[in-house]
Amino acid sequence: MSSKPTENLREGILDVARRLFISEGMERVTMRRIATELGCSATALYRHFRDKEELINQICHHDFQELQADFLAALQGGDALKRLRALCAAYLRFAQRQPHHYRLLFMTPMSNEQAQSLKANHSDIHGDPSKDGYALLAATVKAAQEEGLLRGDLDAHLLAQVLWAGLHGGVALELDKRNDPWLPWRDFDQRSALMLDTLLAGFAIKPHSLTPSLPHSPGGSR
Amino acid sequence: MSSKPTENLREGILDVARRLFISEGMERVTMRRIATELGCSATALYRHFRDKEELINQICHHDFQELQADFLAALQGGDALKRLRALCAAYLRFAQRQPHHYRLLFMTPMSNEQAQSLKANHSDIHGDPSKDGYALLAATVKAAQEEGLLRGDLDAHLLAQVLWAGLHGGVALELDKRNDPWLPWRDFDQRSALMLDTLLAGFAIKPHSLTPSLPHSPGGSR
DNA sequence: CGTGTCGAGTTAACGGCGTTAACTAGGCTC
DNA sequence: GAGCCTAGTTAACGCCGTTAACTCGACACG
Repeated sequence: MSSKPTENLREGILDVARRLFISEGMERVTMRRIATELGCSATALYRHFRDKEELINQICHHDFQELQADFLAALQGGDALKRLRALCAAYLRFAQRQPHHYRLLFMTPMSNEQAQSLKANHSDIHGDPSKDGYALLAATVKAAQEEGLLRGDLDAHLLAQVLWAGLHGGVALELDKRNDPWLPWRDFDQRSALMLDTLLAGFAIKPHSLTPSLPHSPGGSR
Repeated sequence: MSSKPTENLREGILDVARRLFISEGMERVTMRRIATELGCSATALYRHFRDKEELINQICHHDFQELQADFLAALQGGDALKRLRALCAAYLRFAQRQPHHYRLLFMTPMSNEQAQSLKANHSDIHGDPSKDGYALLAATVKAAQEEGLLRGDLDAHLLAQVLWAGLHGGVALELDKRNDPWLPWRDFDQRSALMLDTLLAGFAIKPHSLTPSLPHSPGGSR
């Protein structure tokens, strides 16, 4: 009944659920709908996932790894500061292109048990910069410090977290308040570029090494 | 049946709903529960509010004005840059003390129609720095520019929005990912202080006018 | 070859949600 | 006193995530 003969229902569920989550947002997609789209009963999903939250988390985990490929691809060449900029730009690009997907990955709180089991089940990935996005960010910050491009007197994790928070804040306000006519929003790219430039300049050894990575003019970033 | 004799049910609903929203988070509080707590039937709520979203928005609107009093009280004295810092500090203090309330006010997307009617019904408040939190932020930024304390070559709204985004990003990650053991979080106060210092220093005329408001040293800030 | 187990699916149903429909009691005007 | 509006009621609808109880086919083993 579905497009593929459902050799493995589990994969089918993941694919359909991901597609719906990305295009409509996680909370608007019901288990029953996923099942209907697949041509099976709703309860069949519970043979493969304990509940909706586990399904969501499995998708998140998978997609974090896909996103990681994006990040690694953006990181080719340049000094550590250039790579850090490229990493941030890739992050912002993802947010802009896949808002619902961004929300799913970065704005969905996990229950404590889910978070703990996720960490426990993937201790091989956790902390490995080639597989763990946050570890990649922290490692790039650290590399920039060691190359003398960022202040070495501050903890790399602290810098990484503030940088991430800056980017995330711009994205989160965009996603939640974009359509609020109360607020006179400036262009998202412009805000993101100023945020990135300001934070990196502030973290740099010499406060004048500001080189904009994203055009302040409209038109996107490729 | 309730604590107060419900002279005006509408006010009772708002009070009970606010209390529950703040202590447990908006999505965990049901209309039925609010009604039970009040000693009336669930459908009575719909005499006073079109739906749950309108109830939420009325509470938000009211509480934005209470928060505004906090902001104004924090702004006594000092130059515009000091007042800007104090405003940001008050914002962060609110986030830290009332996480569910912060989520309600700043992380709850409004439907388009709700947002539009809210703006239309309160055109007297909108844009008035003494009543509108965002307007207060923007006006303080602008004052700092006019006092020669922040770069005047950038749009005040752009600066205000990037500043807000920086603060919000730190708070949002804290609220959503605080308990995620995957991430080696540094202290919230430390992150917030570095964010604030870096952004304000970057927005300042001379890049060296950084005067930390909170200690950067490890170990937290109290 | 029969049989028994087991896994992957089914249908039916539960409890809870936001919300609506239909009704009712009380107070107001004329 | 008649009619009407207001603020409440009870009952119910249609959804949701999820569970219980079942069916049915594949496969192991005597």
